Amino acid sequence: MISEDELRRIAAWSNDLTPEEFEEARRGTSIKAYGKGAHVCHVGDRLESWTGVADGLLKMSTTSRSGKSATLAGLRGGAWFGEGTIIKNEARRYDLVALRESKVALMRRQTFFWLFEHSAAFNRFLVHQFNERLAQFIGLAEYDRMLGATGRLARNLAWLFNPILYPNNDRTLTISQEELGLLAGISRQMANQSLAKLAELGLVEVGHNEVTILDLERLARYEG
DNA sequence: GCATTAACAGCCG
DNA sequence: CGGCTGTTAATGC
Repeated sequence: MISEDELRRIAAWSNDLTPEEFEEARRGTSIKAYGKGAHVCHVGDRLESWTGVADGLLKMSTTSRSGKSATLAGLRGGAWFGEGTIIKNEARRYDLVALRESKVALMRRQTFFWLFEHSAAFNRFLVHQFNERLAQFIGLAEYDRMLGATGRLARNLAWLFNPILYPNNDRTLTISQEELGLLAGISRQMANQSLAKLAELGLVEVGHNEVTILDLERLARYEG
């Protein structure tokens, strides 16, 4: 069972719940740690839990039959996912890999459905989240073909600052250039050059092991 | 050509 | 020291 403070910290949606609903969510959620490179789940897994990122950085990706891996979303602390799989009682359609030491919150299926049945606030959150992810995945359909390395990096970086998925207003993220490369599907060296280009355009500010977003709109639309 | 790997020096925590 | 960064050289598609 997760502590009240911890749940509030890692789940923005929990603050809209009634006290009774919050207690139920808290009782049905626990924390699990994953090392760098560890798979949180594979394609085809039957996941019994709804999942949130408490600390760290995960990559949600699919692998095509030809063996190419494409990132569907980078997930940092505060992200929640897997509701589609839970609701439809399907197998997972994507892989989930920890890009660094990470802590993951697992909500029991039964608890998820209880909230789904009882909480208007929880349903509002789910609808907004579905909407955002849909928009994100539609963007993905155009993106792989059209964009070069810098464009892919810009998109993946912008995803990590989606204001609906990450309601806190933090503009700075602790992330290495290697991790950004893993997310965008490019080498560390290319990530380095791409970041420099984005910084030159005034879209981001690059620090040691961190990136600050200066213009999220233009970053999300960057096509270079 | 463009991107990737390998390699290395410099820098920071 | 250990991890991250910036750059160059060699290699591959």
